Amino acid sequence: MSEGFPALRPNGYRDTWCGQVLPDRVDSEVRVAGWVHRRRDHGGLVFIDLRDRTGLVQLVLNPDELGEAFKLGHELRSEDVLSASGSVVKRSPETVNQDLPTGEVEIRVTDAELLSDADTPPFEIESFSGEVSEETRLRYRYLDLRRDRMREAIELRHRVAASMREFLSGEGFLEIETPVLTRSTPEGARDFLVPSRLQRGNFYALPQSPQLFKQLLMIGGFERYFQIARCFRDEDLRADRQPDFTQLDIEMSFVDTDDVIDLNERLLAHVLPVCGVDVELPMKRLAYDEAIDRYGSDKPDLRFGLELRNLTEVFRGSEFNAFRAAIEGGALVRGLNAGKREMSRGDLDGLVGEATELGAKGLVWAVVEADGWGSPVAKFLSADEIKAANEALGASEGDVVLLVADQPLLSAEVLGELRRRLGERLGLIDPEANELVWIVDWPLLSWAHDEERWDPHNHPFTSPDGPFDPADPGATRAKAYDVVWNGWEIGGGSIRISDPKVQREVFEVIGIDEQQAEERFGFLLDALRYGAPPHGGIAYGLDRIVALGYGSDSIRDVIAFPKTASGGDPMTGAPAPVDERQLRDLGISIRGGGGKG
RNA sequence: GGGGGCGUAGCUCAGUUGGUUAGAGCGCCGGCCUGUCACGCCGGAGGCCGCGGGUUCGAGUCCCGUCGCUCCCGCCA
Repeated sequence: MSEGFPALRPNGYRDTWCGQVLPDRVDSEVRVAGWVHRRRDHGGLVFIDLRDRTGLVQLVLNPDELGEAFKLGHELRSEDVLSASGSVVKRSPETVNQDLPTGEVEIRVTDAELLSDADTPPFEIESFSGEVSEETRLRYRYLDLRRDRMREAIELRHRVAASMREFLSGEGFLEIETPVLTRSTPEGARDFLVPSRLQRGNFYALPQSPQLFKQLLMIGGFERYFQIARCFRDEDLRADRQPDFTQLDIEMSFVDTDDVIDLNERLLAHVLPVCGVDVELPMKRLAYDEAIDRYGSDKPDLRFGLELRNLTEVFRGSEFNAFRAAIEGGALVRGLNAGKREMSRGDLDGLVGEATELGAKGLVWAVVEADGWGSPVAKFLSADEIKAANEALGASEGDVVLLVADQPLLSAEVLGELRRRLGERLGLIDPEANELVWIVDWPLLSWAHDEERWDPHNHPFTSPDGPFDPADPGATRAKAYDVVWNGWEIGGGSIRISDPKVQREVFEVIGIDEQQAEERFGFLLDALRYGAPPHGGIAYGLDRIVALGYGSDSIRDVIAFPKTASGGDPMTGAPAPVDERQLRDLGISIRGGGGKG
């Protein structure tokens, strides 16, 4: 671990990393510095585990060597900062610590200086009596970061980012920064706004992504751009969502879908081994429609089966009114075979509750028996239907099957979410497994039911695949692609529209009229007229990649200073009220008091 | 905005049917200890039971409200 660290320039604090005090240093004099990790005070002899970023080394403080200075040994406490020098000696065989890389040696201290006297920390840095609550960890994040688990996560994050830069630089990409104070970008999320003092009443928006700027960089002739970019979205948080987060943003010119995919497969094959994950090339590809039909998700976890089946034809015209009527109303009946499971009536009814919470009108469960189904609705179903359903689901006696009849997308998504949960609960996921897949052939537009209009499925600069037919917008596919890793969307991108005529058509269909388009994206439409190369790219969620690579459930574990679920930082107290005067300068007044007291 | 879980010592938690003085482990403080390494032994301190209100003779425990953390839905690629 410590071999990767450069030799230190000796100074008054130290000349050697703690982790480098290995047997090859025996008989040499060293000076080390770090934090008092643990103290074992034997009265006449004090042992200190001294910790720096490279690891631990044992110091031995002996009155025979130290004389008057020995009393420091009794006064040292956890997390005091210490500089100590002495000779490296081999430990006698019975005192070797096998658990420590430096455990064969120790430093006989001849001189020690307390550099900083630490208060008792609010929690033990490496605790053996339970996990410290995340709120406490975040309030004292600088202490939390001293823990192995956090330090390793941040180190991994660095190595992942470094390997991205290394690969892309080698492929001729330039890292170019784009503004953080900019104007609203149309990614669909709510913007963070920054009021302008110089132009009172106007606002900057923080970028949700560098989307427009990277397209302009292509028009600017850079051809290959990337950036590890901070992005901002003012939406509710999740374990995998923070209001500010980091993307690896990539864009390239004179390319089509397969060019971008090829480059990115090689990128992933270069980067993921840093996390101990090997990528098999070429990666799998799954069309969006197939992902929905088979997994009920546009980010399917392929580490386990439990695939969905379409049973609509089995139940068309069924005596079972709930199915027949639904099908007549355009619904699909989808099913999944959960296999032979020990599930109680309560478990099964619980699934019904989950399905309705997810928005389905209901869920039919059945346990396959020799002569039919054990199910609350069995009496409404014919033997032929049950037989055909069993066949379609590959179900045999003892299997638990789940069926949902609902609108095509909803029935898939509800069953897909149940599939995901069952995969987790039933332990069907090999924790060592990794499944990467491209999701391709996305719809260009999707129908927003509540607003009764077409919305871009991705963003409005995504290129249609083939001629765009304004008369049948729903049928048009997009040149878009997502990368999904173990059920997490880690990246997504598209070929962009480089023809201003097509761009205007798309704006029109999604209800952005000429004037609005001019107002919001006029600069892009202008730029497209001055010789825009065909271009496209992708953006990855760096936080998600590192979290997955590190085996964390939450991206907070791989961000040095993350926000809590309510968007606050318990350490700094952000967000916080501001001075009346700051508001006055900005011409802003707060209605109804505001603040949090 | 909605739903679930949690909130008791510095940390992690226990606390029975509402009943006397709220406990444990770790940490902390003091003492002893020259081969420990999650050191050991002896002693000790430490509590607004998140906050506010209510029910009750009596509330950590029940009820209402509120705040914080967390997971999920909505939202968000």
